Amino acid sequence: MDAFYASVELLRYPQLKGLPVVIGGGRRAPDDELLARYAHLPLCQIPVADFPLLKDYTGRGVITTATYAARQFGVGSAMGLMKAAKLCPQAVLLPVDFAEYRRFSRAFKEVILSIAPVMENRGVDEVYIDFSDVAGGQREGGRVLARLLQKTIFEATGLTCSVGVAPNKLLAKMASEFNKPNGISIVQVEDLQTLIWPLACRKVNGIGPKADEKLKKLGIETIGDLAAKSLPQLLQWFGKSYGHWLHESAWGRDERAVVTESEPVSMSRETTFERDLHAVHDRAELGAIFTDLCERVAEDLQRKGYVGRTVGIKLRYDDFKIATRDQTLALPVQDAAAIRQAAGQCLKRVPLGKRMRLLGVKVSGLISAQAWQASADDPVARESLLRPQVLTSIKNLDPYTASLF
DNA sequence: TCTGGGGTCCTAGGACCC
DNA sequence: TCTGGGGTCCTAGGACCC
Repeated sequence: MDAFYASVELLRYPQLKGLPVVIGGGRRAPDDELLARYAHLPLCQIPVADFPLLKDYTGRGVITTATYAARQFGVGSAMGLMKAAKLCPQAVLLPVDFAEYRRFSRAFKEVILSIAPVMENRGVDEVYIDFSDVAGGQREGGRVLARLLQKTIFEATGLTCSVGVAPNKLLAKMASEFNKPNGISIVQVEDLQTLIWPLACRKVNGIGPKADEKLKKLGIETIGDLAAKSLPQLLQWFGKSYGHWLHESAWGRDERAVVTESEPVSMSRETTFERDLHAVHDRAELGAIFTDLCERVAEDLQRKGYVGRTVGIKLRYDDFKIATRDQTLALPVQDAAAIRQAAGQCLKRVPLGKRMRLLGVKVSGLISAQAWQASADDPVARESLLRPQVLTSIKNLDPYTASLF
């Protein structure tokens, strides 16, 4: 989806169309007051001049999405709002309304499923679709179906999206970036040299800042540079697993299936404080936040129907260093008190001398709450639920080898 | 100008077992 | 006294993605 959060906001506030708008900021939502003041008016009639501006923001938030008009000023996702305010002070700043984005997420995914049922979720605003078996899917190399998807999604939601069509997920993801917003691009195997190899390595989904830096130091700037390196050379530099994967990716090869269903692995809640806190000096405040995080994780588990055996915490200190601790319990838990108890023990094992800026609570080793309760009288079933079952032999292979299965 | 929140997957070492 | 190979599970950290 194109600038997803921002586009959803523009549906509510069409008067902001064409203006630089950024979404972000979190807790200190800047527009509660605005909504209260104009409660008697439809949202679309709130005067543009009254929207909160980026330059008036003080806090620790980051941009989650910027409209294309805002991107002209060099602001973009993950940038701190205080920094963005220097680049584009006049941008309108709207708070994140995740519930609303989820509604639109569900809506556009339903549209897709009604047309092409083999769909893999990749977060709220992105999916992979395998339309090999969709009737008419091959017409004009997929362009006809891509146009149909765009049109139907737009009619149902008012939102635009960009579609990349390719023989695998790796190339489709890159293709989808070629023609944003509201674009379609088709990449075939023959296009590898002309369309893919000139791109920076960073465009490969899976090459992040660290790997990119290392590649640059080795004189590898583009995907073509990478493809020119021998496999043994890449194995030597990057190890067996990542080296293989880099080599395959540079040659446009990717055998991963489109996965239509998956179980969650962990659930967590974390929060960055408005100011750095100290375990001793701000003990009461921290304790309240900690309890709240545990309660929210417990709510999530209960709402989604999971219990979990491993409880962990995460701290981010004022120097941005992260510490985590976790503990695996004999039996899975789901309620806030049990999570708080186990997480509290984790907290005791971590250095608490430094000020911290973030605290998080996580539960992993998830098991379906239903399956767990159903096994109450069956020790054998219960035991097998506690063990991370199935396909361990394949799971333990390196990702490249595993992808061959 | 200090940098969110919610995830997944991988690595590596140590405990422990056969 | 010095030394095998499996294997699983647990823990901590880190890269990466949306």
